[in-house]
Amino acid sequence: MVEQGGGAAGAGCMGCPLRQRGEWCVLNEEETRFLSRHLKKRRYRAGETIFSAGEPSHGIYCVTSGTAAIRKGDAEGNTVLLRLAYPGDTLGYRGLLLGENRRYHAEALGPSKICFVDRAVVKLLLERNPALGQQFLRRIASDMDEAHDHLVRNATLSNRDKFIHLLRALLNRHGRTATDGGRFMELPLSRRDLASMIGARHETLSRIIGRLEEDGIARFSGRTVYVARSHSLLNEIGPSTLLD
Amino acid sequence: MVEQGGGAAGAGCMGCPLRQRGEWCVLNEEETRFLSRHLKKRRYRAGETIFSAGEPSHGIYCVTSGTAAIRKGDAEGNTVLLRLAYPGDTLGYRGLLLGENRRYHAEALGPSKICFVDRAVVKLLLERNPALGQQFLRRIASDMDEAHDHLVRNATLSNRDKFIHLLRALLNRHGRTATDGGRFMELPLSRRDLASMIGARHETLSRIIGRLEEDGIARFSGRTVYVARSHSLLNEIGPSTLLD
DNA sequence: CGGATTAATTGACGATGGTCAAATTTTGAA
DNA sequence: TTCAAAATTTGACCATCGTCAATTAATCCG
Repeated sequence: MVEQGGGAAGAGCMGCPLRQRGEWCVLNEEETRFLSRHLKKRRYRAGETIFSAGEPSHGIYCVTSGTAAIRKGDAEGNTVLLRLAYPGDTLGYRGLLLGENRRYHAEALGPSKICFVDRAVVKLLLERNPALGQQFLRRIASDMDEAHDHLVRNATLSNRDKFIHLLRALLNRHGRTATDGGRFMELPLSRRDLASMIGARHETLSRIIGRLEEDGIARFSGRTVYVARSHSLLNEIGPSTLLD
Repeated sequence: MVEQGGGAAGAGCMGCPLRQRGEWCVLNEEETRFLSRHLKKRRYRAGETIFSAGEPSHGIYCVTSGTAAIRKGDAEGNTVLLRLAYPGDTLGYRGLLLGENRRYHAEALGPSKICFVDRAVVKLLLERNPALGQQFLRRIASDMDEAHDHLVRNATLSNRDKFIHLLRALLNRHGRTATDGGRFMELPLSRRDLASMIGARHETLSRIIGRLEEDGIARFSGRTVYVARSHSLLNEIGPSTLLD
């Protein structure tokens, strides 16, 4: 299950399509080889846990393919899906930087490949290449922005509008253009998870979906969503960031 | 209005009570003197703007005394009070790190003293003392945690419970213990701002406050709040972080 | 001190959201 | 394929929230 080296089979990180993206893009060839030798790549099945709240942070994870979900729970046992992570995204830097235990739960949403980089390796690379630290700073800062945007929307919009926002963000990642010019996608999430992302109950989300269909804005069938181009009036909410 | 050197008059940062707190605590004597020579300390009156969304980020701000409010607006013109900043807190590192324009609006809530550190000075200190970078990382990471906790609560709790949480957080900062063992405080915020922090209209907040009084949980009079010790049953919500 | 402006409260009422329960569909494992 | 478990949808009903409008404080300047 665990193999050494990331990216394309046998080529290690050198051939990894993500070498150009994410924070690692600042590494030179030698550093990349070093990373390549020391990371552990692993496949996850749908629903499999990557790490859980409460456990110590031994390193960071880097999504190579697939989609991961970051969940966070509160004292009362409620659980919220905070965000999704896609290829090129880095997970778990928070616990690593602060030397704290994990506060989130991360799991693969579908079959995924995710690389693990041990704390010691990260530390070494950070010392060797200060630009990497910069990259992480930028990443965290932009994650902050995302979280704050999310906060503002949650405080401001109705559940319906929050869901439309979410749909738009998901369409950006998972959508395809249909032959008739409309857009469709396979939702990567259950209704429950979608509901938790907008802070509503799943029953409420069901009704919101019903209303969207009545209004001719979108059609839902299981996890398939279709949005007519003319009704890409998801623009009724305004511009969006990639994912929120 | 602008004077050189921070902290106690004439002593610069060396005598600043914040030298032990915040990210600057890792600076040695020489570095602190350098910082002291190059920062600009300024007084702000109540309501005065520290920086606004859209303007370029020339440096960071460090609250020496008083309270600052961080606001963020969305496309529709709604405004949300994201958080409060207290002595020892650093403002504006995001824009500085990302080299982007400010995305927030920061203003003094009451008479405050706030130091400004130019981007170049920060850069120099960061190069000279890598531990400072670590400090910033920790700060950002913990701000992230705060934002995420906030997100979970907003998605999970009723407005009433969100407000109780907010009250608790504010009591931690602004509360005093009364002679009878209860706690009271002077709210630093208007009802409108309080409402925006929990994502509700001010009319709704008025009614929540009314209900809290009916239930004997707290008494409000203008900006003064009193919470009987026996009713510090604000514990009905569970533990809290300092401010959220 | 007084008048004007802004903030806060209150009422009425419709819209939205949550809860409980039941029916239906989907999914997963044998 | 078939059955059981889990997810989703729907209905009924009530609580909460937002909106509009009208009052009633507070506050700010001059």
